[in-house]
Amino acid sequence: MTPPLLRIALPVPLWQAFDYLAPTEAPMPADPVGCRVVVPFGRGSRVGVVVAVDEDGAAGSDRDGLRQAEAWLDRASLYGEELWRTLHWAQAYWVHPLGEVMATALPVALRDARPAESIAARAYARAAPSPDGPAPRAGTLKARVLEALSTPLPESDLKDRVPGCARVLRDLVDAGLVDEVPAFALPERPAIEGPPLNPAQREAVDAIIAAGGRFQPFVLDGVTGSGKTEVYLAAIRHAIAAGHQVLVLVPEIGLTPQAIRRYRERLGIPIAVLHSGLADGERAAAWLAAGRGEARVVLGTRSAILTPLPRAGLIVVDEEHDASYKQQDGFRYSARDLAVVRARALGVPVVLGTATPSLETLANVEAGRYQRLRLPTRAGPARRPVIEVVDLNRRRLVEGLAPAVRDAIAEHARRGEQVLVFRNRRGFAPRLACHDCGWHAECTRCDTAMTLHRGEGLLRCHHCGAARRLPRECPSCRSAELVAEGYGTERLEEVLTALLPEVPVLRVDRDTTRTKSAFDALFERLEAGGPAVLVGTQMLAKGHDLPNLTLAVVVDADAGLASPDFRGAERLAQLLVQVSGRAGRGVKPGRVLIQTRQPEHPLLKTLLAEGYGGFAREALAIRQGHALPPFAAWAMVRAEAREDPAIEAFLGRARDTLREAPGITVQGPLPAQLARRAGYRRAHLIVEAGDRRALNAALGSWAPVAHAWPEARRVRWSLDVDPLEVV
DNA sequence: AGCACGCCGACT
DNA sequence: GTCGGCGTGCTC
Repeated sequence: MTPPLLRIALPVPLWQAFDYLAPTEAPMPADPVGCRVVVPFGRGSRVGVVVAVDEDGAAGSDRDGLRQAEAWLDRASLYGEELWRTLHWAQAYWVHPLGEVMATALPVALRDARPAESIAARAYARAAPSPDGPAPRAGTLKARVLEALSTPLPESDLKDRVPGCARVLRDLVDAGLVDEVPAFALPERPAIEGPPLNPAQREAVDAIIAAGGRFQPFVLDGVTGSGKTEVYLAAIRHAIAAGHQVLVLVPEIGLTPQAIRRYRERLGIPIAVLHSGLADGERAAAWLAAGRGEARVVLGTRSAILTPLPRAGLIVVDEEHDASYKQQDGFRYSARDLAVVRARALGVPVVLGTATPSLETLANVEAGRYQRLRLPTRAGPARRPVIEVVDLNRRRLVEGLAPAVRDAIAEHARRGEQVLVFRNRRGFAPRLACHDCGWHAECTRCDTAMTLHRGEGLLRCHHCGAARRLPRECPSCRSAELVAEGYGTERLEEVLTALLPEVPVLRVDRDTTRTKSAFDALFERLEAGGPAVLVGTQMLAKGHDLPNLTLAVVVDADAGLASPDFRGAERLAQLLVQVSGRAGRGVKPGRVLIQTRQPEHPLLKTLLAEGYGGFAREALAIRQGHALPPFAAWAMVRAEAREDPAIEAFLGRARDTLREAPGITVQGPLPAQLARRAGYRRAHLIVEAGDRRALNAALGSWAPVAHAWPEARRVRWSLDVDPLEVV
């Protein structure tokens, strides 16, 4: 008897599956499709996933020279039927090799030849009854562990609360003071009641509940501070009470300890949190627990959408417009879009929440595919902030700030309130120039100016990470007069410290908050109130609720207004609204000042006069008029190489072949915005189709062929379907 | 992607 | 005379 033949997807960027003879050591699982197997590949071995089985070779397949798979890792598919089907859809939609898609969905620990049974999530609880004996001295690590375990905790939480407790924990377990229990089987705690829902929130919750058991996308369109999370929580409680699983996606920076705590306390059941700080084993344990239906609430960032959910009842995507939902390398999927596809496959409602819906989502609302639920007012006492545009033309700026803006910052801070100063550039100054000859410092490997980091005494390239010492004199004319041009967060911090010596000025950017814990500690301090000026980048724009913050300043709106990307306006409008949403979330009214040299810019005028909704309506009409996404389907073919001719050869051939596909137009090759990065030249094609299916079909049959071209081997190339940035 | 093989420059 | 550069080709 010959062993059955297995078609296996391997985690390699190859547009093909590989055939093997099934292992003979162990019996084949009843349904091997979706099971992991170890196979010899090249001179080593890999873990692949079975995508098809040919029991008796009836297909006339040629078995000569086939190698035999080494071992089964699973007795049943880890993916589950729905996720398996959805991943096939996803590989065809985002046009990526199936083996890599299947591997991306698995948690890292399961991409190796580890049996799933060897992975278990642990939790800890105080032993009951507690053995006699002297209690550990107060303040010791042991005492702190016992104190933290006043309620049972998953291992990862305990380690967050009592850092460095691993050793002590083992001792406590050995001494019988602490019990190890399986996570997700922890006892339920009474859920803490939230504030009563206002009528708009109630109506939204009722609509979501009414859709229970069938597919329906909702857009929860709520101004910042309107209490979207309360709507999620009420809908989630309803779903879990009915015995269903719920998946909640949040943007990368939204998964703070405060946010996690809120879900834990308000739901009263163990939550599987999937974040980047987790150990591989813990992550895999949470993923597997979800796949068995044990973890009832899964909370995580982008990749959490790739979790199996056999008992799903609801999917929530918070801040659906957030760019971090799109993966920017490898398998370039959009977790938000995949959430809708999965909800359809699972037959459950999906809630896309945001104060600033993406134009893609709005187009779906207009087309009647998504149902809009509005939360028009801020919950509680807070009112909309007053937004003013500050014209920088013909004003004498002092250190990058208009006098009126300086005065306002000082006034609010001296009243004991908090001020947010937003500037999307870290470092001291974006340029270092010679006053005498006009030279300025450029990166040797990228087409860009280097940023001055004065505190470190360095010039840094924000694109490739290169750093070099600050020159004392101009390398071109030897003049000693080198001037810092423009303002980054580091410089604004210095300027504002000088302006307000008596008020703490805190900088929040990647340079000051390298660790997540530093960031969280800072926000806990700010939540307590007290005057402060916060200077920072994007990191400051969203999520945090600071009731004593009454003034938000946008230092430079012009960079965003000048964006060459067709999505630039949308991004800037979302950013301005999100930054504005930080101001006036408590009892005191909020004020927002936007500095610009283009106060008459239509985007700003519309945004101020009609709010985000008005802006979005206009922007959507423009997109429609120009047949831009979401009214056309776009993809990009990107390529980079040391030399231009290699890129030209590949993209030229790519353009010529793609143009032959029906319904497809191609622009390019176009040089990338940053035409040289880290020593590589970069360019791309824009592939357009009026019909989404034409695009997928054209790219799907093109990519495997292009992969085999000799031109393709001389470049690094990638496909990006529904790209967020097209420059 | 890895990982071989393979044919030309600066080192013990 | 060798170590090693990365071009080219293959992986059931």
